[in-house]
Amino acid sequence: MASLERRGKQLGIVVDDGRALVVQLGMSGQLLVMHEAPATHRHVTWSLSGRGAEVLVFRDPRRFGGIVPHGRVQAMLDRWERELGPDGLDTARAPVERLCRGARHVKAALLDQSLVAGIGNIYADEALHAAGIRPSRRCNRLTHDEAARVLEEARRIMRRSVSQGGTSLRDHVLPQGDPGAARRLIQAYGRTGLPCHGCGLPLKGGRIAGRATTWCTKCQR
DNA sequence: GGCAGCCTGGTT
DNA sequence: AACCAGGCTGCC
Repeated sequence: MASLERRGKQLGIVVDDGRALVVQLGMSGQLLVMHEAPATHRHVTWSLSGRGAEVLVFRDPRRFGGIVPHGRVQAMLDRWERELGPDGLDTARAPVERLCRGARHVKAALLDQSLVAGIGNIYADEALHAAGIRPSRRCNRLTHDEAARVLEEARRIMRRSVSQGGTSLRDHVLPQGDPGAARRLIQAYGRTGLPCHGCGLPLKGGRIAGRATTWCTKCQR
């Protein structure tokens, strides 16, 4: 194995001969490095040279994930450039202007990987809550400052969460099999009916952009 | 845009 | 037994 590439939720494993594998974890996928491969939902097992008897395993109970081979790294990178927006962790390239365009709900735009890559349902709710913006707000009703703020909050929250090992609710685990610790940072996602940490009022739940959504009707406008 | 569908497993 | 879930694609 030569190197790893990543853009948003796409992970590229580049091997020495220049070919690449794109791993998409989907909703339940796991990449594990272990001495003994897990017994269930094991889809691919690679043996790792120079790491004793350890193996790299792609495990995916729900099978929403997948692996796409590319003959050359550049083909993978070209495709990412075509289909994905700038990575959500990238400050310099935050697509503020683009987020202000169109009549769709801002939450739908945040989940659109071709606009900004890497934001999923949890971080969309968290970023909108932190930025004080209702998920149902139309993009073309956002001020430039609001669009910048929500992208900045998404970046900050994801960065912090990743540094804690990620937001493990059910299936996400780190390569050694341990859950990430960022679940305790959650302010909004999945807290429908529980008090808002900003104002104390119960958070509202609903469906926006086809996804379970939680927000505060007072703190988020 | 929304929404069904892909799959399995956990919860109500 | 029915419903729900962290993602994404493709169809209306």
